[in-house]
Amino acid sequence: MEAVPRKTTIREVARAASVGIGTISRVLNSSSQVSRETRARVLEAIRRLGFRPNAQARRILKRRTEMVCFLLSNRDFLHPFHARILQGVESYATSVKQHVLFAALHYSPRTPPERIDLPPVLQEHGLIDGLILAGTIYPNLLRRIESIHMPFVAFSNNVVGMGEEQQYDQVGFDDFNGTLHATRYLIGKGHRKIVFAADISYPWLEHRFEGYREGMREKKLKPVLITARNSQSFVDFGQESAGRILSRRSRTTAVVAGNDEIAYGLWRSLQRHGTKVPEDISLVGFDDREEALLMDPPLSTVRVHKEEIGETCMKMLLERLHHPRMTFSQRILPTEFVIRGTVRQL
Amino acid sequence: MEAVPRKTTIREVARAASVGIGTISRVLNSSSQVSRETRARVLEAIRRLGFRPNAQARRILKRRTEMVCFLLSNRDFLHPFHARILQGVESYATSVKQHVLFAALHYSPRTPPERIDLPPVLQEHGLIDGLILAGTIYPNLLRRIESIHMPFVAFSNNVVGMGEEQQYDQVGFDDFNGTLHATRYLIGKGHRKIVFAADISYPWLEHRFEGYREGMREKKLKPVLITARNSQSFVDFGQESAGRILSRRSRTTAVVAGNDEIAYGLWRSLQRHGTKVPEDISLVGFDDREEALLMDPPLSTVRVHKEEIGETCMKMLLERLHHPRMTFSQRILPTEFVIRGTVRQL
DNA sequence: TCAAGGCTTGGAACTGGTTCCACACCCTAA
DNA sequence: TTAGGGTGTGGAACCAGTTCCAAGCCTTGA
Repeated sequence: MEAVPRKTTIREVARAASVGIGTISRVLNSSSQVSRETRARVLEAIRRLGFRPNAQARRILKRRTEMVCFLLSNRDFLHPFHARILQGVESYATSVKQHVLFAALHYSPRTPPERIDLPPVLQEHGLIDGLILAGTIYPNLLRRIESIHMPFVAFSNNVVGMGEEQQYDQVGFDDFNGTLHATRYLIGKGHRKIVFAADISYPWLEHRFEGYREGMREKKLKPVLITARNSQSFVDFGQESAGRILSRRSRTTAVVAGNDEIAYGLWRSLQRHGTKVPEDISLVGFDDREEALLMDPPLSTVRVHKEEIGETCMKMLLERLHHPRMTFSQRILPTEFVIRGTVRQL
Repeated sequence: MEAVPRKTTIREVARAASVGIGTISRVLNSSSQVSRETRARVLEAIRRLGFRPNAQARRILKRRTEMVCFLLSNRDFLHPFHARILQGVESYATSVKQHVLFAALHYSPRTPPERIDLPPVLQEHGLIDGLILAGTIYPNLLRRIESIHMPFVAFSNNVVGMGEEQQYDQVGFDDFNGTLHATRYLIGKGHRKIVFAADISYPWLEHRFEGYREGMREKKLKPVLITARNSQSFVDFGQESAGRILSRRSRTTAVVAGNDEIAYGLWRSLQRHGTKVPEDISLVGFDDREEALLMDPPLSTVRVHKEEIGETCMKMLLERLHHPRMTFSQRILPTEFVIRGTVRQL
């Protein structure tokens, strides 16, 4: 590869401004005081020569790269949900002069930690200061990251199968209170026969179920969980559960779907059965994905502030970098129930 | 910020293996020959000390950072379409040991080039080798990038208002042949009254319209363009155009939508009018977005290979970096018509 | 036996910044 | 007049690699 042409260096600027190299460095870092005239002379020389300091050289001495990596694991594609988290990370990072590297990783939950093949970014030394983990996170990946001593923050509603003791920083949103509020809202609208549709073997869907259950318990109502077998996708799951809901003996008046995709599948399948939303049955989702607005009427759902999650991840990572010995913490961001058109007053 | 603890250096490894520092470097770069025994001894020392070379130091001398930036411009959020391009870039980049920085930029087409405020990644020297531009690209941004002498490749179906002379590398997909094939397919299925729905003030939608027009001309059929005023979004546009299509005197049997979002809006609105797809009217889209599969029946559409676009961008950028004086080129990737359920044989 | 040439190897010099020590200068107080 | 402190400045040393030249060793051929 042809090398990039040599650029102006600090020494050439020093010569041009008739000062020492140290002075140039001081001007660049606007640190310790430099006399007004000297500073002006240096700045003029910098401008004239079109000098821009070499970022790499600075990093060696500073032992800080001002770069972090956003690592997306076990996702076939960059889902809009995670894409927005990435954007939140990027936008906050830029505002504090940090750069964001994007990397993806596929691994099995059963691979022993030391055998997980990390992307090149994490294999080099001194390329990044820290890491933001998103996607599906299994304990073996956490172990692996710990083994290379890379500071990290996990976006963790998707951390699967971790015990109590928290050995890392995490950011998440409030699954439990999200469905709790949604359920209270439905009850407030006069609904009593409310079911919850999701496969709760996913831990985050289980948390949502717990929120729903709590909401029902508060009013002494009976919680009902609807599940479907063999569904290919969440949309599929929703479609299958529609039949189960319609065939129940006592008529269901509202459904809390585990997420917006399930809600979408449910809606489409109900429509095909001639059951109207919200006239015949009310429906709420979770996540506030783009699809929620594509539905007709638009879906009432629990909004998750994705950009804010990204921003919070980045903030926590910077705190960790500033204070390596700080105790680990977990930040749970609140959700918001957005009222649109799929819930009817009974 | 606390500095990262000092790591093992090449000199310590040299001491441990009782060789010179040059030898360590040679082993690391597996370049010029080192005797089998020496190499083994060095590798053993590296393993024992857990040495990983500092990426930054290497980059100063190499004058290459092995990093590129994926710059998304003027998008409120990282749309699944661009997210997949990013993934294509990342996955190819990783396979050739390059890293990808993600950055976003918002600017107005009317800002003079020199006033465009580039993200920090582009302001530093020696941080990245090159740039992949995606999003909406206006000439002023191209001028601005040229002014900092940063090699770049543009993903260019979205380049707005550029003249003939091509002063940069670009990758795009074949809008024209995409709709041409879709139109031929419809005609092959016996359709004659086919309309095209889109706002062709967008250059890429105009290209698609041209492809449709060519397909109609081949069979001496009359092309008809359907547009809607004041639509907020493409989905909206589709919804509004449904009415216009249904109120035409001669009955339309098929619609080529400018993109999948228009097709989605169209489908939903037709459904509400009691018009069934494909029984009453056939429909094809363009882009093959996720929504296409959410429709019922799933949408027949023109697939754009998004990951491949990303991969091609990365490949072209690397070629440009290897051969800075190479003449600029444009690569147009073919599209593919995917047959699903929204077209009926007449 | 000795020169020539190839293969290894050591390490000085270098990259382009930052850091820090020494020193010059000026002002003030003893 | 001199000691003492603060400010401003130059540049050597440094960071952690790469590059390259010189030199040592071995083999081969005359």
